[in-house]
Amino acid sequence: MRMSRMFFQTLREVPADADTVSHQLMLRAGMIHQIAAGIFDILPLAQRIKHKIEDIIREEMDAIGGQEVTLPMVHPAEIWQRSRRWYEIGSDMARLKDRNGRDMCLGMTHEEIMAELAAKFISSYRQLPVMLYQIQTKFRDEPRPRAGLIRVREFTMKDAYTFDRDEAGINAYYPKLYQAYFNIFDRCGLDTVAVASDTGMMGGSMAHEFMALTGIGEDTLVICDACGYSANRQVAAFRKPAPPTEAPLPLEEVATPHVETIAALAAFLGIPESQTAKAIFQIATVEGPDGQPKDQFVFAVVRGDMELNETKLTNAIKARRLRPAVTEEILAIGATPGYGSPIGIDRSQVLLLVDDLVAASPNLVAGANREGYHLRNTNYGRDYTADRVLDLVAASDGDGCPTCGAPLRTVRGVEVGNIFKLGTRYSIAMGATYLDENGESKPIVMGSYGIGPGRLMAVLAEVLNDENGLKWPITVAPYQVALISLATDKTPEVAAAAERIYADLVDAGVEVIYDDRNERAGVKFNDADLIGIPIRLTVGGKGLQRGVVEMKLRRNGETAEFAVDTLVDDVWDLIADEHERIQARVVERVLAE
RNA sequence: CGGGGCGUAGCGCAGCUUGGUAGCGCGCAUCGUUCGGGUCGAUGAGGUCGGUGGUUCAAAUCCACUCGCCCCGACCA
Repeated sequence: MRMSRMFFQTLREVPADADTVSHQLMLRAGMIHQIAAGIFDILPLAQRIKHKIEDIIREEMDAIGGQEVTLPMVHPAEIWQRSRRWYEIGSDMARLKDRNGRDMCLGMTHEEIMAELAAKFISSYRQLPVMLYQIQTKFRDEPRPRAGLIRVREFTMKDAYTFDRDEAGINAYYPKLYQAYFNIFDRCGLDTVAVASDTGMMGGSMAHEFMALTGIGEDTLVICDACGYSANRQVAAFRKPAPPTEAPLPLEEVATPHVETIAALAAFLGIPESQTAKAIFQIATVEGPDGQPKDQFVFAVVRGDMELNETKLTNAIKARRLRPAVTEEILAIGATPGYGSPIGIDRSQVLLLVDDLVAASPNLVAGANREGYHLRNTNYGRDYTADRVLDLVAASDGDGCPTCGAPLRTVRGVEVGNIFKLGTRYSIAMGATYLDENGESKPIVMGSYGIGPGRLMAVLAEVLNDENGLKWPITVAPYQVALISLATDKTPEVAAAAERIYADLVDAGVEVIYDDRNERAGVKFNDADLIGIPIRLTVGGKGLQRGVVEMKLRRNGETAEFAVDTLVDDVWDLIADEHERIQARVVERVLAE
């Protein structure tokens, strides 16, 4: 590709709207263009990167039996109504009507469509297991797109689905996906960790997220450096500290004017936050006795120094939704915002959940449900009892690892892929069944497995860069080689040599971008660095006099000289070396269950 | 949806407080100059000042409404 013909423009200045490195650099490199919140044009340079990532994904999926398909992006409502997700999913699903007024939606995922397909084509155990996948556009009307391509509304996703006859079947398939996912990320040059995750709106029994560790991540992970335990903070277990042992003291009301936060309370009374209990008021949408959704006031109590884990709470009560209660709702159950506690409230309207550590801790300070007052020495069992006592809090830095007890560490990460054991929810809804050896009809057991190639590209940009620009690994780089001609009007022999070298490289099958523009050397070097081409070749008068072109590796700045006579072979050797380097990252991983 | 910020040329910004027919840098075009890490000079093209309504002799500027974008939170395979 001649740079003079390439559809792109690099920017010196950083567009004001971009505040993550990947967004800034991809804009500056002329790779993407935004046309609405979370909706982007992918320009030629980025398109090539995305294609390479997708090809790696294809190879790995095919290697474990995947068969590629393309499913539609516009779906009839009826299919989504059969799984009930038409009703359960809110505004994230973009809905529309066709010309006949029929309800349709834009596909945000394809479990239903895949299960429908399986229902149509799978009838015997002899056809199982099977895996189908596609690389296709999804639309999710995210409430808040952010960080360039990291979180967008329209995006490409590789979604794969396995169909097995039973749990044992998917238990055998799942580790293959686990390994394939690591292969994909490793081959793209991205470090990831797999963490156990919440199964969320997808339902299912087991799930892993593949996370790239970066400060811009929207997820918090909990990691144990000692034993390797890792989990999304939403589901992370940990060892709670032992509660102090002391005899219960008499309940005592104490005036605490204008002390409405745990921090203020601890400071006011001169006690550690761990000797307080805090009340969190939530409204959960749960299934009522009649099967209809209803709002339930949930009163959660956790120790003052700890944080409520809303995922644990949601899962514990099987809530469909959870939102903070508003002041009127809190007052209506007899509690006082800022001074709340389970003592003295109207229990008939409330589901009271108490963290197990609170229940075991004596003499905690809690609110008096009276403006300006708290209670000293509240004791679970004596002063109040809960509907349920359970683990409700989120793991934090320094908490004990659930497997080995060493201190846990929290880090931020971006989810670049996930794998799910779905179970039979969608196959039952869609009637995807098979006959076993005994002629018995059984639901197919499904798994679903996603990767966002666009997000993966953005995460690579986020992680692999320096002050001069991007640094793509050879496996995904838009071009392997940037050939820079330093010819001027006065050095046509340099131009001729560069042209010849370009032609030779192209003939040899090297992916080369040739900077034939009439620009100064600095402009060309800077653009090559910004775009992040892994291998840079410079053809200049100085080198040519000695019969060499100069090579510089973008990744580490290493330089070498290649003789013009052997250039093509030298370049191929270097490309092979770079691939070898990446391949060396691919290792066998064992799924710890 | 709650909180905050911003909409003026492709990009980055000034002008707005104190209304008077829109400017700078980069980029783009042409010419010359220079040529191994974003040369220098000249000329030029390019703007419904996000939109609508209002106030006024006069609105980028003041007022109201509205749309869009970004950030934090909520939410999220």
